[in-house]
Amino acid sequence: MKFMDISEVSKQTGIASSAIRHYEEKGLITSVGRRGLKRLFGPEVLDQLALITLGKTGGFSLEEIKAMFGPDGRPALSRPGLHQRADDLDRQIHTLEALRDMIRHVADCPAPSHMECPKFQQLIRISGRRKRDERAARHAKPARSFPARRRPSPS
Amino acid sequence: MKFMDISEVSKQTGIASSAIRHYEEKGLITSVGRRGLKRLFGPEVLDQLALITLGKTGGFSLEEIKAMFGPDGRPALSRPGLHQRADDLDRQIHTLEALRDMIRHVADCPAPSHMECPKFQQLIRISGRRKRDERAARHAKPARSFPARRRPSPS
DNA sequence: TATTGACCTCAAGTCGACTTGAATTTGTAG
DNA sequence: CTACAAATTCAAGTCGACTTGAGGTCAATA
Repeated sequence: MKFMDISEVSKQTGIASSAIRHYEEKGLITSVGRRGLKRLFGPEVLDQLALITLGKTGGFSLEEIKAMFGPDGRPALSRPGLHQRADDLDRQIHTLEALRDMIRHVADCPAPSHMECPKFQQLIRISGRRKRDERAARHAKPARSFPARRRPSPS
Repeated sequence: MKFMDISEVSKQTGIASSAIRHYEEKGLITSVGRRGLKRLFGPEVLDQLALITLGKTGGFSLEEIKAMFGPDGRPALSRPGLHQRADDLDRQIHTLEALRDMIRHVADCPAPSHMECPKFQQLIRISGRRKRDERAARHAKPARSFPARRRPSPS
């Protein structure tokens, strides 16, 4: 049993069949052939789907993910382009760390309103600073749109 | 000049006026009053908007953000609920670190297809492991939907 | 051989977060 | 006082990523 049908892939990955078809349509994955009408997938599709899921967690669109690691294994993005993405992620990671700290603070701080707490104010300032640095550093960037990220509904 | 009109807020934050109105409609912020028809905002709205932006970066929906730190300053979420959110963020951060490492690897690895590179394979395995742990740890979680996150278009 | 159930295609619908456009209402500069 | 730029409301539209539904196909089992 080297090849899997779509339901098997779905079971292994937790991704809905309709989504898997969608990814194929968009060129992020490829099926190795058909048995009758039914798609057959090789085992490599599992890694590819893991990669897609990962990319979506990072907030990348399917297009962007395809450009970074499409099914052909050849990134359509230049080396600097990829490093750029990695740098974006680094910044995003720092932002999330700040957010996490703020949430924990809100959970633990006894102040009646967190907005009145000096520590919280300070956390906001920090994240604000970071944001301004970004703007300054990137200086008139071309306005990439940054689409949806969802957690897969376990339907 | 203690109060700002919507365009001033928009300028300070980089958030479109229409979005600011949208946030008010959804109850994430409040204007302090009107001059004629025009909304007037106090300075605190800037921090609130920073918080909203931050939350969106974390992939939280407006509803979720409102529950964590609404304009009233009182989280509608229980303490464990908030820690839960923070834990989610921690996991997400680790995932993003893995993704960042993979992207950097793709950028630098000379292998013809990254899928053939053992190091890359290994990175996927790691992220896969992480994911499985999550599933195991949380055991039939109630399927939160996880809406859009966008980078603000500099319109 | 006849059913059956999994899979197929294609069009249309959904969801969140906004944006856009049309018609209307100002505060303020000239 | 009038004109105008800037806000306002409300309805409708957009975008990405899927999901859903109707109607059709086919390999394998009874």
